[in-house]
Amino acid sequence: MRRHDPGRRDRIVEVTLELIAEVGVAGLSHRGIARRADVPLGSMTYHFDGMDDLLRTAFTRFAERFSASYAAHFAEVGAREEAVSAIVALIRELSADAGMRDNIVAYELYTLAARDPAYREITGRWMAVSRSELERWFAGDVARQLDALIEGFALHGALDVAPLEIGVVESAVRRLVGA
Amino acid sequence: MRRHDPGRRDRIVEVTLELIAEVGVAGLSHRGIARRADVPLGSMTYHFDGMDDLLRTAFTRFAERFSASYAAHFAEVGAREEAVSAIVALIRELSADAGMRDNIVAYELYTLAARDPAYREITGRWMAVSRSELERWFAGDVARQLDALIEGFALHGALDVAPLEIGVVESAVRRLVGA
DNA sequence: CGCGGTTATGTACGATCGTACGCATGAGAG
DNA sequence: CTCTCATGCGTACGATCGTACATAACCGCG
Repeated sequence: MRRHDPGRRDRIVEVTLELIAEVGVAGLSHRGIARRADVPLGSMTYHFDGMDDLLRTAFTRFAERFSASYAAHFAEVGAREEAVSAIVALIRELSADAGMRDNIVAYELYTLAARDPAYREITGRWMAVSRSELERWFAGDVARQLDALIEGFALHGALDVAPLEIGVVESAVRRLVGA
Repeated sequence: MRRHDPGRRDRIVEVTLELIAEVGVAGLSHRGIARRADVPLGSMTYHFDGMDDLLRTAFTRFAERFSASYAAHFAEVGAREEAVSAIVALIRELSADAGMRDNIVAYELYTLAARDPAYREITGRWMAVSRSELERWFAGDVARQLDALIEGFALHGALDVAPLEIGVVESAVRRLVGA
């Protein structure tokens, strides 16, 4: 029996995110998470008040991490023209196969948020962050438009069978920013 | 015992879509669907080869229906300027509370599509239809850009806490179509 | 060193699940 | 009307689930 195990709670959250990407919220189980996290089953209900509590915690962490990576992506961007390139590059990354794992988790979150206002708080904060990031270079309205465009292209790039041409993306971004 | 019950298969599919909107794919069960559809449990595995087969059938129907309503929305649109208004109106409807039910089902589908290529076929066909509808007024590239913008605005309108201003939507559409 | 209280865990319970399969049923042929 | 066989259904099985709770392990205080 292992008593001293700091960060056990963290590990549970981390494994939950991994499993969401693999089997979805629908395929989760306390037992499956506990097994993968190498944690006794009893720990699940000890650290979290049921599955919903765990899910909210996990998705909150996911959103925070995603917001941070969003900020990092734009961290070294100086001029406005660089911002345009950064947006195009971001869309390419999001719609690429490598970014699919995060997309999966994000859509699972969207699904929950569409039904439950509690999760909409998470998505709301997330979107506020990405918008305020864009507002470093663009007016509020334009930032909102760009944010929607990024989301739309990322989704269609990931879920459409027709491949996304980067030139089409770039011209859309340029039209919105008015250049 | 009811033997003569044509359309039983259809009713199962319909109830499945209802329940997806209410409890999500995660909350589905053969028993729950059978109860609601007033159908014996045995019918479930008789008409469908397990849950996955049922889900694919249900989401295919959903996508076809949605495509049809998409086409109906643009059916009586004549000139290009009318198309712009129709797009703006569409975004407003999609992000309104009344449209949330369909959004929920759509996001459940996206979630599956992100993980499973079999469902990506459904989303792919769906997106192809909406794009070709837009191509009645706009060039292929612009249609693609508009399609992404519509999706992005609908999603952010539904999942963001900040309300969507219709003026911002309209100006984005106009910028993309170059007017 | 002993001991009380907190922290954490193993286990057992009742419910629910998907699925398989033997059998009832009723329509259509004769 | 009777027989037959494909169609459709009830039921039972094994597995898995979330959760509660008694109890074991540890830590710090006296």
